[in-house]
Amino acid sequence: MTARYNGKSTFEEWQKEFNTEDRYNFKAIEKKWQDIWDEEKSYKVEIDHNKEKYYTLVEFPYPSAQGLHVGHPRSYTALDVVSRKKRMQGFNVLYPMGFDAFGLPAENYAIKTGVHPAVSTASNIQNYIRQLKSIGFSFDWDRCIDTSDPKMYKWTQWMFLKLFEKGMAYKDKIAINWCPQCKISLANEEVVNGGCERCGTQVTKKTKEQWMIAITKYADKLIDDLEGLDFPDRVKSQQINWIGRSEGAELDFEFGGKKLTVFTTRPDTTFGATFMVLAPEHPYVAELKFENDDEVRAYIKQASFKSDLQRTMDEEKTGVELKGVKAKNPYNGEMIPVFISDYVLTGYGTGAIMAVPAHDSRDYAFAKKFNLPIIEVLKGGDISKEAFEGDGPHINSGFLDGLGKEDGIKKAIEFAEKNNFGTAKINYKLRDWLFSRQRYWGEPIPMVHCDTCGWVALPESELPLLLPEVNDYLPNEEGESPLAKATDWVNTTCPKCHGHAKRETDTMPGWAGSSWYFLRYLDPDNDKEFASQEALKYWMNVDWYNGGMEHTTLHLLYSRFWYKFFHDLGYVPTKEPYNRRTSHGMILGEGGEKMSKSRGNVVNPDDIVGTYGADTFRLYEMFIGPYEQVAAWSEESLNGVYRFVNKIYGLFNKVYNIEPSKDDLRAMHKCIIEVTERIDSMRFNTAVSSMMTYVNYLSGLDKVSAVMYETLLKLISPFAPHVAEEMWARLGHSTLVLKSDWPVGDPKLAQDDVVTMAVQVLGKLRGTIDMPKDAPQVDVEKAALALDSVQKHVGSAAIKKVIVVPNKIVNIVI
RNA sequence: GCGAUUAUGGCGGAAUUGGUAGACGCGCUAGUUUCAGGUACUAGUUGGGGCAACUCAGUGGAAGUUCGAGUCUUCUUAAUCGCACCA
Repeated sequence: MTARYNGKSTFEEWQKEFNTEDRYNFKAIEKKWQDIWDEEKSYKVEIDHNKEKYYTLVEFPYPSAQGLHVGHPRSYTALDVVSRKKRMQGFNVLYPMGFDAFGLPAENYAIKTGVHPAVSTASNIQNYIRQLKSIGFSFDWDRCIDTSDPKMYKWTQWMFLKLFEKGMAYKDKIAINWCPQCKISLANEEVVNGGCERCGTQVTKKTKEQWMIAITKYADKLIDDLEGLDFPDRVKSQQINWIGRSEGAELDFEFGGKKLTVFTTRPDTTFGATFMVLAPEHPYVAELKFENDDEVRAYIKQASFKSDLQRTMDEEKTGVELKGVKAKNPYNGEMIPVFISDYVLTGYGTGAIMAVPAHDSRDYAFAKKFNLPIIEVLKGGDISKEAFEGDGPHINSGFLDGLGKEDGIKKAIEFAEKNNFGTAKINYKLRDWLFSRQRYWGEPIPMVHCDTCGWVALPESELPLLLPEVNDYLPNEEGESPLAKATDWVNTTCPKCHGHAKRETDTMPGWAGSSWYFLRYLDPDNDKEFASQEALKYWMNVDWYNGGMEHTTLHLLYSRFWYKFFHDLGYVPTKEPYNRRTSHGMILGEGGEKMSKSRGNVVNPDDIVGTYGADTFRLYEMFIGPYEQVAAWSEESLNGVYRFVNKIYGLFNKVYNIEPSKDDLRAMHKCIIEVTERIDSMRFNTAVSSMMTYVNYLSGLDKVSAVMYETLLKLISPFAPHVAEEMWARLGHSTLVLKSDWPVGDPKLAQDDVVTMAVQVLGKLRGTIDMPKDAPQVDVEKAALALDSVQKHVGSAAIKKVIVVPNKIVNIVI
């Protein structure tokens, strides 16, 4: 920290010594300041009750072998800017970083090469840290976490035990994708057009007992508590739609001597039900015999190859009638045919529907295809053309005739309840969370199965339950996780009865660690608790959480749920973890195509930092476009930002210890106000524009007042911290610019004395007038009418009205 | 299919949220510096017409509300993202 100031007492004196031929050497500058920040631990943060805290959080990355993508630094830079500004404004800022280290690619790499995932993950993490440091982010590296570290996953396992203890974790039979060739369970992502990604074999389903988490119990809270959170509307509505709360009724039909229950949001339309549809997997289909059994079984097999997504997307409806058995409509006693079709899913409702083709478009399409009757029971549409899903008076509906939709629903449910064949019911699209993976590289689930006691939780004292070593990472013939091969590890004693027991061999999904990682940052070395109550009380909530839109319905929802559960148990202080959520747009390749290895258009941050420097890279990431929208990478535009940084560097040679003029101050305060506002409202691209305008102004001056330049350095320091720090030091400061105060803009000094007002005739621009600010309306009107161009267009017409918007516009209506 | 988002010059985008459309940057054109390339600097740059003053058109498309619409309303088209075992 020496050699910053060469001992001269004034700028002028010192400047004479400064070599004006000096070129902007970002490599030396950036290395120098990164070393200083590292040595001084400039970003280390501790609980400090004398300061207001601010917790900024970005989604931690999965440490892939490819290293950082230029998409990552977009959000990291944005919140780095926010964090740095907040620090300068006096906040105690926590801005941490860690690694979501468990995951499929490391495991697949291990299957191929035999390299232990822990080994490849560790080297990937080192590479990420190197890259992140080279960009100059202000993370507190002392709080770096890694979800695959036993010190961390001990607490993930502990949390699972809490979920189990409270009945929130349970076992259920769920189908998985299974490749009969590779004998491995596949993620949806690994299924390409119904085939296995590795070998192309047709993927089948295999049913397994798996751990589920009862997130649906929190469905209502997850919807209701969104209110009041500072989340973008699109995030809120996506979560609400994902949870898909719908009010309706469950109704019992009679079918082959059994009670067939359906869920419907429109019980009022039951008189229009002309057939029923079961999901092919519906248990009754397997239990009953049909006249066309062969046809039915063949259809079920065919449907098993399709994913739910494919099934809902197929426009052409398919299905088979279950011949020989009909269903009885409880409202009118009519016997109607029953079909199976893959547009009905087992996962939602009861896996069976009553079809009202006149008033549901999917049922309509099905009825048209199979030539089934369509009975109109609500007036208002034209059912010869399409299904009518709106509201209107009921017809052909017995006791519901004449009622509208809402009253009809109420009456229909009343009737069903009175006659004991149905009840009001709220249904959710949200399904319980499938928490088991037949994989190696995840947190072991700390449960053992005992023949006498059933599923028994490990005692807390045995945590962390470490991942055992295995020889290969493939599942066994039965599709069990590779852990099943570690027989020494699997065979154990029951913690309850001390008899023989076997460990659970499934592991947790990647979502487990990421559901609570933001709490671990608060107290990363704690081995008694996942985080101390003191740390939780001081740091929570996260004030600003940024992450991708693609996480809205999974990670963001899971972690809100997880946090709420632990709030109900009293472990965390608030009911919601995140105060504010924002989402960055994706960065596409040059020309607007997605960056991918196969297209060869992936931009490596290392190359950009190496060629232009971290400051240019950071500024460009912010300048590339509106933060929440997608943006295409452009090396040409990057060049413009590089010029901008060079200009800032070059301006130093014009700095003198002089008083700023009134115009100078106006430009300066305008810039302060704009940059401050635009950082807060995430308009980083226009914040950079403001500074460019300011720099252009300064470049036009012969001499630049030191105050003007210092202010520029402060404003730019969150964006381009290295060059800001360097020039700040060259000005003679012996403290860091990052420890200086954020400037405060004075709106009065930023104001113009003279405003240019537009003059319109009938809404068309005909000229402008320069008026003193806040000139009286009469003066403005007079000046406007005096314009030749205005007179020309007004002519002899009578003036009806003159609209004056102060300091902005005059519109003459004739 | 369901849900969400976006659309403005040659390109990325801006517009004080209903008030001068095109800030800022890229690119391009001309000029200066340079042996030359690059850099740097100066001027210009939405399209049509005009020497010019000026004028007409213009924010994916169609209609509407308003003194005034990129912004509000209705309809429509196209593109992008997510859809539960990638994280």
